[in-house]
Amino acid sequence: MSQRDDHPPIARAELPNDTVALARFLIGKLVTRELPEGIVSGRIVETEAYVVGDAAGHGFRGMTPRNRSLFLERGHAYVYLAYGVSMMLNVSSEMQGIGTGVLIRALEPLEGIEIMRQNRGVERLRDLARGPGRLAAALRIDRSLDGLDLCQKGPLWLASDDFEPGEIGQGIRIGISRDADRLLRFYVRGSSFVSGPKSLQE
DNA sequence: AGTGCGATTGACT
DNA sequence: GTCAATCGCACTA
Repeated sequence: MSQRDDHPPIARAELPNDTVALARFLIGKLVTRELPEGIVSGRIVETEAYVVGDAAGHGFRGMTPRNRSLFLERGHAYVYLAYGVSMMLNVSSEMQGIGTGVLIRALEPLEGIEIMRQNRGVERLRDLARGPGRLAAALRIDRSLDGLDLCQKGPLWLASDDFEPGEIGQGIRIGISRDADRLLRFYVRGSSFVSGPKSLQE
């Protein structure tokens, strides 16, 4: 059994309150999914912050039926369907009532890789969770997990890890049009598991 | 009640 | 490199 098999959840008190700080903090942490077939986990290598007053954020125009989880206290899941095709996993941020969060954009697969391959229908390790929609598919994440507390063990949670990420890159967010110039995307510099064009990986 | 549009992906030239 | 698929939902009326 490896050290990782404990999958200790990250206590809410450990999560930075500030959205940008949380987006940085989550780089290198683990996302752990419990499925009937077994545990699936990966290391977060790419995140994006959607902050207060951010026109690109789903909480910008207030609470709606879709985005209500975004207004939960930090550390809860906000899951939604993008483009009618891809599920997106976010971690809610700030205190209750503030509609901000962090999009988890890519994972380096660690455990349950065969389960991920089954879920994704592709073989290549690099493509299993590179991109937010692929990540959600690999972990079989859907709206049923929306609102879940990610700070305790369950079907899905955030776990700490001894891993120390190398240099963390920062740049513009991918795929948005409003507030597109803000440097709110964070990633492990040089990691082949980061999404987006190569020019945005260095 | 109707409409336009995405925090993407995969297929294709 | 370009582009269509696909659908829930926010917005307008």
